[in-house]
Amino acid sequence: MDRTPLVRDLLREKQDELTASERRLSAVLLNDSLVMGLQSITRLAESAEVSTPTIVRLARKLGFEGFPDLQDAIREEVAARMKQPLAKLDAAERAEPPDHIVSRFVRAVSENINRTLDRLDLEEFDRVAELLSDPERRLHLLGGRITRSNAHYFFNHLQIIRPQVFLLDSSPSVWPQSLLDMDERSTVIVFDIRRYEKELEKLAGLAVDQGANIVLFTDTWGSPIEKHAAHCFRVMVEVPSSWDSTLAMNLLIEALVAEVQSRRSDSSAERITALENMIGESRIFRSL
Amino acid sequence: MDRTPLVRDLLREKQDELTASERRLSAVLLNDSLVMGLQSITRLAESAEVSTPTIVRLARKLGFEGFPDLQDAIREEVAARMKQPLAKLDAAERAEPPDHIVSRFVRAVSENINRTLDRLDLEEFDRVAELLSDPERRLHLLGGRITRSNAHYFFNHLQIIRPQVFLLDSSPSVWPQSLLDMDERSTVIVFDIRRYEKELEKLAGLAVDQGANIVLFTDTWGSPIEKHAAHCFRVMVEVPSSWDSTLAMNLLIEALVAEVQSRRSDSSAERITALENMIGESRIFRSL
DNA sequence: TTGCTTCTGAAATTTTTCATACACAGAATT
DNA sequence: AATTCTGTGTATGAAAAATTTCAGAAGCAA
Repeated sequence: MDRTPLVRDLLREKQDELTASERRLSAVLLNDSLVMGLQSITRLAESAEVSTPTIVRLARKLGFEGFPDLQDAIREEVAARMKQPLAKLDAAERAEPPDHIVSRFVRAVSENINRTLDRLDLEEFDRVAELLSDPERRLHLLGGRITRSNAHYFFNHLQIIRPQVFLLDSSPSVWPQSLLDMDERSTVIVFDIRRYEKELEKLAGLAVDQGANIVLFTDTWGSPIEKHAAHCFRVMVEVPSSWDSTLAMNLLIEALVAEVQSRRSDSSAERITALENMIGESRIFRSL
Repeated sequence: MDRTPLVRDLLREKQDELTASERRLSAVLLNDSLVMGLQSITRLAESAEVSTPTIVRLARKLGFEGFPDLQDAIREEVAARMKQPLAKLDAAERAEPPDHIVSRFVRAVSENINRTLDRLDLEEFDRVAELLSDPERRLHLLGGRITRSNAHYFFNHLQIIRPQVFLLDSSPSVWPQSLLDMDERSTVIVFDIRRYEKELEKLAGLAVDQGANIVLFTDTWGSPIEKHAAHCFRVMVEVPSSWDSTLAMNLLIEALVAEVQSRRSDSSAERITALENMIGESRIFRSL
C-alpha cells in the first residue's frame, strides 16, 4: 500500500478549494474523526445534509476514484489509529509542536477552566441565573478596561433575551446618571480582574448604598468589590502571556446566557422574533 | 437500537458456540479491533476466507438482524473509541450533576476547542501573527451583531500592544469613511459567524478591491467572506444553547494576542509604559 | 437586464451488496 | 449401510449503493 496522504490532511489542505456543501460534508467527516465516512454513501449524505453526488465529487477532488476508494482510505486510517494506545492519541494525533504558543495556551486554558469549575458553586450559579431571569429587575453591566468587552458580550446577549438591560458607558464621567437608576430592583453585574480599578469599586459601593444587588466576576485574587457583592464568581485567568485570559469567564457568561434563555424561553422567543423583524426593516435604511 | 453489549464482548462470550469457520471470522474481526467488519460483507468474507452466508449466520448468532445491523453496532463501537480523550478538559469525572447546564456546556466547549485546534493550521496562525505584528500595517477590526464583542476584545488588546489599530463603528453607515483608509498596507480582521451579515461581506469585498488583506474568523459552515479572505480561521461554535459559543474563537484571539505581544515585546513594552503614565495622569481629571 | 459560469440535487442508470435457497460433504446416529 | 444432522459454500435475485446525467438555482460579469 502506497503512503497515501491521510484523508484528514487532504481535507484540511484542500479546504479552500471546496464548495459550500463540500465543506459541510468535510466538517461532518472531520468531526467524528472520519468515522462517519464509514457508512454508506446514502447515509453519509443524510448526515451531512448534502446529496450523494456531492460526496462523489468531493472524493474525486481529493484524488480518489470514487466513494468506495475514499472509504477504503478512511478505513485504513481509522484502523491505524485504533492500534495506538488511547492515551497517546491526544498528543500523537495532533501534530503540533508541544511548545507552540497555541499548545501551551490550550494547556493553560484547560487548567483554568477546570479549576474555575472546581470552585464554582452550582447553586450560586442557579441563584444568579434566577436573578438575571427576573424581567422585573433592571440589569446594569459594567467592566474595566479589559473586561469591558466581556461586559459587552454579556450585554449583547442579555439584551436580546430580556428587557431592561443596560451597559454602562466606558467613561466614568457619565456613570452618575446611570447610578440614579440603581435601586433595590436593580442588579449590577461588575467585571473586575487584576489591576482592579478604583472607579469600579467606587461605583459598586454607591450602587449597594442605593440598594442594588451586585454580581461580581473577578479573578482568584479577589477584587475589593467582593465585600459589596451579593454573588461572586472567581475565575482563573493565568496563561503564558502578558495578558490575563478571560476565557473561563466567558464560559460562565455563555452558560449563564444559555440558562437565562432557557428559563424564559417563551417570552424571549417573542422578543427575538420582534427583534428579527426590526432588523429586517432597518436594513432597508442601510446603505453602504 | 441500544445494543449496550459490545460486539467485542459478544464475540468472546459466544466463542464456544461458534463453528470452525465462524471462529476464523471472529478472529479476523477481533484482530483489528473490529475495523475489518466495516468493509462490505463480500470483502470481509474474502479477508476471513469464509463465505458470505457464514458472516450472516454469525451476525444472527450474535443477536443481530443481519450483517448491516452488526456493522452499525461495530461502527458505533469504533466511533466511541475514536472519540478523543479530552485531555484534561473533562467534566465527566467531576462531582457535578452531569446534566447541569454548566457540565453540558463544558463538555460541548471542550469538544469545540479540540476540534477547532484539530483544524487549525499552525503555519497559518504564525503567518497571521506576523501580519498583525507588522507595525507598518494598519489594522481594522470588524464584527457582526454578536461578534462585535469579540472584535472589541481583540481591538482592546491589539491597541495596547501596537499602533494603528482601529475598530469599525457598529453602524455600517459610517463605514465608508473607514474604508477610505483601507489599502494594500491594511489588514482587515473580520468576524462573521452564522447568520452571516450581508454588510460585512460587502465591506470585505470593497476592502479587498482597495488592496487590503482580510483575516477572517468564522464558523465551520463557511461565511461568504471566505472567498475574499487571505487568511481564515474556522472555529466550532455549537453548544447546548440557542446561541453559538465564541469561546474557541476567543481562544484563538488570546493566543494571537500573546504571540503578537511576544513578537514585539520591546516596542510594546514602551508603549504600555507610556499608556500607564497616561492613565495615571488622566485619572486626575476623573471625578465620580 | 442578459448571458455565462458554477454549484447542487433529483432522477435514471449501473454496479455491488446482502440474504436466501439449495447442494454437497462429512460426522454422528440408527 | 442408510439416514439424519451439521457446517459450509455456490448460485441467484431483490435491494441498496454508487455513479452518471441533466436541469434548475444561484451567483457573477458585462
